[in-house]
Amino acid sequence: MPSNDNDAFSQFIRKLDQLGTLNESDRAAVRSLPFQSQAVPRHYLIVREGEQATDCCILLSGYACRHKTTQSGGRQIVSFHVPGDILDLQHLLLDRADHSVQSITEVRIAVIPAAHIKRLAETHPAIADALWRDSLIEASIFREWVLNVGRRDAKQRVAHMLCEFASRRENAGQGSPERFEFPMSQEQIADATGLTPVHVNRMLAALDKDGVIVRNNREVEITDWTRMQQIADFNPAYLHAAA
Amino acid sequence: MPSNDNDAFSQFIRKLDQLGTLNESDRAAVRSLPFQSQAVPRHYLIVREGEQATDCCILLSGYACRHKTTQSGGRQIVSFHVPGDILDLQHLLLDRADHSVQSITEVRIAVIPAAHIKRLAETHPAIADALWRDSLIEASIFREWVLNVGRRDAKQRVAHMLCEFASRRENAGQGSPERFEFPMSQEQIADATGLTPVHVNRMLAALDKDGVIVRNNREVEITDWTRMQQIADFNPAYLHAAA
DNA sequence: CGTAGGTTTGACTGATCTCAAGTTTGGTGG
DNA sequence: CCACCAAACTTGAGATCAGTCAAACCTACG
Repeated sequence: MPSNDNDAFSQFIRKLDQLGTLNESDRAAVRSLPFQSQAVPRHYLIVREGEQATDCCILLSGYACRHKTTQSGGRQIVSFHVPGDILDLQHLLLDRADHSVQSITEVRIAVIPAAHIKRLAETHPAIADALWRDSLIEASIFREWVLNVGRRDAKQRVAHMLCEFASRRENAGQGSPERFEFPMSQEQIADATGLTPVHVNRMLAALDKDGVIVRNNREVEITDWTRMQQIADFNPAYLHAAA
Repeated sequence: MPSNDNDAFSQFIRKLDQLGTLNESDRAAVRSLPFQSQAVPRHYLIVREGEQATDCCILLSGYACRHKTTQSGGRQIVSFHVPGDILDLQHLLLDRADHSVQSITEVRIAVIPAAHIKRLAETHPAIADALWRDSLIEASIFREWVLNVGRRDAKQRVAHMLCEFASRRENAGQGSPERFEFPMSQEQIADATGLTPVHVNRMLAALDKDGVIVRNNREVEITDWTRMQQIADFNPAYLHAAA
């Protein structure tokens, strides 16, 4: 496997380090995990809802999301993911995937048998702690999404999503939250916010007109981060990021 | 403390037993946890958003919920809880509460210092597993709520909520899912589904007219469980309940 | 260039909200 | 046992935010 995969794997260690206090032996144990690196094209279904899954994936590069669908075909994205994120930690302890995981962009993932991560957690309490903490933070983000979709109006929802994306990107060391390539189509934003693509388009235009963002194809610049957070009702406390 | 608290505590052990495989020593360790039993009136705030929390609460009897609010005062209930549930496992590993916990009915809780539960988990891997599994199931429920609020129409949302309540009640050994006392006011249902109380009222009336439920004050009878599940688009897989 | 996927815009529709007025229920005190 | 009160529930009419449908316009890419 190419050396830059190991570099990328260090993204994961970086994240664990943010989540708890690892010592050198912990880090070494993570580094020695057997894994298979895999390149995945955009829009590819990595995990299918209902499947029995025995692997865990770590996102090395690119962006991914998880989604669920209603009987009538409505699609709801329930979270998006940045490099370093574990895409399906839940397969450590739950049998069947209750949702699908899909790449947004081209993506590089490390596939690790769940059993290995489980053993790692059993032998390294600090890692177990970090992983558990990660599950709890994820849950907190889901709660915020319930609030976002349930009680904010369309403009706020879209703005909130942009704020979260900008923040999490930054926390993952992917650069400034004020100017970045936004990888999702307006249809995907719609699926994440419980809106229609047409209305998302209008809300983006409204934010643009408000002077808080400037769009250039898929590049977004947040020109007034303070006002943007106000409009979005965004308070990053729920991300429980290291200070 | 009255003896029925210990009985009620066994509700929690029952739940852990459903979540994993405990041996007698595990159970004994749980039973010997120091805890303070507390009676709480209805509508009481047990945990306040933003607070630093060092205790975990277990719900012994009655119903509770968690909620978040927007800047503009919109309130969103993000989950409800049945006896045996741990109300704030997250305080084991996260500093500040990102949401509030409130009793719905009169409630009896066991308050346990988080540190004790943490130590219990460290010394009893089976319990750590069960607790972690519980966190993951909670996260799955949040994902379903995002879908519910984001992509289902008003009637489906209300129906789905009733189905989940009925199922979780039953899983917690609180009796038949086909006829039960429903503890939430229509305003609380509204806050859980992202609707207004007025519209919840109309949707309940519609479900009644459809012949799938019969209401009698706060008592609900689901007269056609199969059709109710269809209307609600309810598939209990996401609850990851023991078969 | 031609095509496909994505974005933008306009006109119309409709589900849900808002406001406001009753009605029922349950608890409390006389 | 009844009268009263607050809280919760119900119903109606009108307003509005977001959805639908449909067409036109970009942009990247083969």
